[in-house]
Amino acid sequence: MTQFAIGQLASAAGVGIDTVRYYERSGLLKPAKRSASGYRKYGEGELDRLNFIRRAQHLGFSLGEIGELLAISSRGDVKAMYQAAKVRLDDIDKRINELHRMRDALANLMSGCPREGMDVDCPILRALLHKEASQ
Amino acid sequence: MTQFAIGQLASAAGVGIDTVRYYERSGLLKPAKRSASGYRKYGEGELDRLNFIRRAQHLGFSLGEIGELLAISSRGDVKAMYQAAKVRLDDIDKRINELHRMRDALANLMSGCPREGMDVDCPILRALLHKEASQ
DNA sequence: CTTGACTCTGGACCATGGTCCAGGGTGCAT
DNA sequence: ATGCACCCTGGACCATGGTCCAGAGTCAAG
Repeated sequence: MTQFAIGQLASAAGVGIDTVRYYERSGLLKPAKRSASGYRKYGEGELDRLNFIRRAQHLGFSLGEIGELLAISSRGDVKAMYQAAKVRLDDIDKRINELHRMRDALANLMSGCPREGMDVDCPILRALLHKEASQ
Repeated sequence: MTQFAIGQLASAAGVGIDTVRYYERSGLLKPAKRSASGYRKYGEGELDRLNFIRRAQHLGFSLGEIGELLAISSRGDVKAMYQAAKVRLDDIDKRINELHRMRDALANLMSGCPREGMDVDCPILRALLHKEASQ
């Protein structure tokens, strides 16, 4: 049975030592076993858990949500898993839509901008300065 | 010449009183004139400035960037304005792309999920638990 | 003249996801 | 036995954009 010190675990998972301790503080990792001198000792299970966390982050889940995902996963609750993914997906869609709104508004203003010359000819400035141009 | 107290200015601009004071602290609004008793006094200029800030936020600019936009605007520097907009647009595009990556990965996993039954059949769980399924 | 609404200040606090620090103890190799 | 890398703790700090608080002063209406 392989045992890791915190630094080995952290570098195996590609995170910082402080991050591992932070996850423990936050309840994402349960308090580690300790050596006689108080050093944290980890096994493969904790590495798996850290990798789970990294992958879930990559899919856009917050650490809070990831805590729930870990519980869901340990129950093998497929339905709850799907629903959590749906919640995340819907939120991502909302954020994409909001960013698209900004993108389009900005691109639209930029397309009419002479890029030099007088400010009255710059739609970006006009939009920021006057209500009628901002919609 | 119309004069506002801070509460009137704030509600005219649709922001909180604390927000106005926060903007002053942050340098977005210059320190207001004061009445004999120390109350802040505002005019139309400050309302315009708050509206400028709100509109720029709506286009995705951070308060830090908005500070620069205000300076650019006061110089009527159309070229700098365009470039600031370009920086913002590129960043928005990056964020949209990242969110799309998440969205597609998540939607892809969800499409193969039975939504009930055993965990080995749920691609979401498999992706989080195992490297080979996470790409 | 009192009451209620408004304003002032400095500072703490919120969420998010860490990151860093000081001051000390431990483990191992030379 | 000494040096160096590693680990421990509690707490402060980062950015972002505010929000809230206590304790005090001010303004206007009745």
